[in-house]
Amino acid sequence: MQQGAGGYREAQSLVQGDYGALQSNGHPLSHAHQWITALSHGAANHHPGPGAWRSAAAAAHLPPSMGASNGGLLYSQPSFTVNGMLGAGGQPAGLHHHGLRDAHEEPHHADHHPHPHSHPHQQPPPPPPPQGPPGHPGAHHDPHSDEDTPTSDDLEQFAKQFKQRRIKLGFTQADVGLALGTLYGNVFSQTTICRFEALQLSFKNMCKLKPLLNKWLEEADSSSGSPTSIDKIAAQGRKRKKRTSIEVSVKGALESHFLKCPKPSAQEITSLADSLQLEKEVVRVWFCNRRQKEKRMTPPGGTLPGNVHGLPTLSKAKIQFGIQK
DNA sequence: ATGCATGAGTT
DNA sequence: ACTCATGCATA
Repeated sequence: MQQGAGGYREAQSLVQGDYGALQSNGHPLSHAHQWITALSHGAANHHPGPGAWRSAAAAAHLPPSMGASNGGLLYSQPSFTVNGMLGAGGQPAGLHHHGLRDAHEEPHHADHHPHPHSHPHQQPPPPPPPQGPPGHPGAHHDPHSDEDTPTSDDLEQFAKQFKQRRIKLGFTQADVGLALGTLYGNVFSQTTICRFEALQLSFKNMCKLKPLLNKWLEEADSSSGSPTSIDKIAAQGRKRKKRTSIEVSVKGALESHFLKCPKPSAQEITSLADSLQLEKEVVRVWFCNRRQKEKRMTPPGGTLPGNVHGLPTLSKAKIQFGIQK
């Protein structure tokens, strides 16, 4: 952890059925990969949503640009978090500062985009605005209204302010995620809220979440005494593969390959997996995740102390983004 | 806070 | 088979 020692502690105890069919040691060498794959046929999947789910509202009419990837879950987790306290709650304000990674540019796409702008965004080419009605004048804009596509600076600013207020109000990231669910029908995890605050989501994703979080924020401090309803989703059994931890050395190897070729072919993956003693699937997923990481707004705040890279530190969170096909 | 994983939607 | 949004599990 780069900032580990910090004081974050959001009681994320879990009471879950044990999936533990796999060996619990952290050895990537002897996987007994048997994450139950069979169980999602018909019946198993219909969520008997006890009412917690009414993703209708928000999901019904989504922004044209993106489909509601998941209006509701198909599998309910067998676990549920019991956080709720805030003793050490929320993370104390300024304990983190993600540094930035150097300005690495896209290894691929020798040629780049035409736009001369100083805007290094990743927005999709033509109709980026999430809700851009075809052919609207464009002579509008409310500085605060979020019907407009925010700039990365806006997002950065909002995220920061959001976090600060959230903490001040005494909510944990998990609380917010839950509240969003009971309020608007879309529940989010602590992870997502965390990533939002840290700008570790794609630009597009950030834009989508901002309005929601903004609403919550308004509600939150206006009605500072609302009973946060808690709902639990009935557990159902959906097994998840045990997280395989890849050894550092192996990671290094993967990293190297990634630099050479971010998109290895199926066959390359196979041989690579073979030479690294990893399951092919694991390697494939690793690359997917690695690529995704590359597309985030803010690179992980790694190396803080001794900027190991000889590159000049960029201003803030405005980097990269080439085009994506 | 972040690494590996899942799944819907695309290509 | 990939991308994207998301999250469990874990450091």
